[in-house]
Amino acid sequence: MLEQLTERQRKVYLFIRDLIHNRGYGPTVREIGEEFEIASPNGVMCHLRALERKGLIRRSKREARAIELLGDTGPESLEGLPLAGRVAAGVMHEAIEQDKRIDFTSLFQRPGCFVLEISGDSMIEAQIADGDFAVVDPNRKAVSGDIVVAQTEEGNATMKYWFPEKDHVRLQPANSAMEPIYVRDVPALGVVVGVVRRMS
Amino acid sequence: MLEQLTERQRKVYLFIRDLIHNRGYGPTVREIGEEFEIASPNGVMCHLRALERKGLIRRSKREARAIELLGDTGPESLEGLPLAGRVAAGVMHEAIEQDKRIDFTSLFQRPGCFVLEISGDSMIEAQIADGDFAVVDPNRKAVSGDIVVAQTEEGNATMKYWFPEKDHVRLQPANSAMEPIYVRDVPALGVVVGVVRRMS
DNA sequence: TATACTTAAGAACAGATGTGCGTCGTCGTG
DNA sequence: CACGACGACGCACATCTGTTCTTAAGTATA
Repeated sequence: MLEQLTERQRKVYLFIRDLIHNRGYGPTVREIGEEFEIASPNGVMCHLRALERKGLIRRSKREARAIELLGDTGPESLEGLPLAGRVAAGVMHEAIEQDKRIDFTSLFQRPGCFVLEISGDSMIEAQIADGDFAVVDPNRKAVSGDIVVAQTEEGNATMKYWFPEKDHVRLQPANSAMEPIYVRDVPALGVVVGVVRRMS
Repeated sequence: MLEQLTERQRKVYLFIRDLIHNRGYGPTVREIGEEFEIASPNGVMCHLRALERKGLIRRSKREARAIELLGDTGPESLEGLPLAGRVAAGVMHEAIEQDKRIDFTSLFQRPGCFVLEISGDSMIEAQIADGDFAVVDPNRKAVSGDIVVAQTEEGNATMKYWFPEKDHVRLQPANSAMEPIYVRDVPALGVVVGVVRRMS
């Protein structure tokens, strides 16, 4: 996107984008000129025309600051948390560094996904505890062994392991003190694709 | 934030915000007037003054479209996932609805926080499994019973329960097959404030 | 009933702003 | 060398835009 620009044009573009993102509104022609020490408004116009021609911005005629950024989804560089490495639950590995980042929201952002809060301990042996949040993907076909949210024949929903067998489905809790439920013709409401726990 | 506004002011504010987010630049005074059929620029000025006084926007004097939204981190209305209710790991509760949303990223966005990937099973009885991501807050003082990331005397880091005792600290694994470690004068590198698991 | 606030009209003004014209220098290409 | 691009100056103009002043109706509050 920026490759086809000259160095000068690139800097102008970045200046405009920075202002729009961080100040909330774009610069005027003369404001750009001031930043780059271009004394004539027309000198700036020249760059704006180039940026518009190359498809990076769109402008409305004769309107102040009417610069639209094209193909720009926003200041997303700050999203996420730094992923600092691996820690052994036995022994440590690397030191804390790396500049990878992980964004939990986009990690689970598939269309249709929703979140359920877990209540109860029936999935405790699958490391899903009371109070956890489960991310459920309803558009995903359950395969044997998945953890799903399913509806029982009484109309209740429940979270269980999903084991299709002969002519029914075994909904197996991850708790050896509990018994499985057997259902027929009950599609899974969704497959659990993530678990989030907040402690504090 | 919007409660203290009159109906009219709220609509004006939403119009401005919508333009900034979706068009990329805000409206002029007369543009707002046109939208709301206010013939006089001063009718609009009145609303802008109210919005500024109530702390929703900031304006630069005598500059076109120079409207800054305050307390607005961007078009975040789409962020997060719908929080659809509670599901009993035994029995279900409510139906799937509600329009609350939960944003995992901002849930853990405290300054300094970072993420570690768990390796090993020493915290398995605390429902923290191999491959999970742990969110660690280094700016938080550990209290007895917290799960922390700490450094052993060999210089390794490890995730354990934190139990201060007499003249040392007991780092207790959540795995009955493992033995605690005892350390002295070792501050916790951080307290585990969240766990995120991705399954799929 | 008096007071304050919100909303708005209308007119007028100063300054900000986009735009177009002509000119100029530099650089790389053919 | 000529040519076209990029980058920029200076000037002028029309209009856009924010602002202020005065007036006033409607509504809520005390």
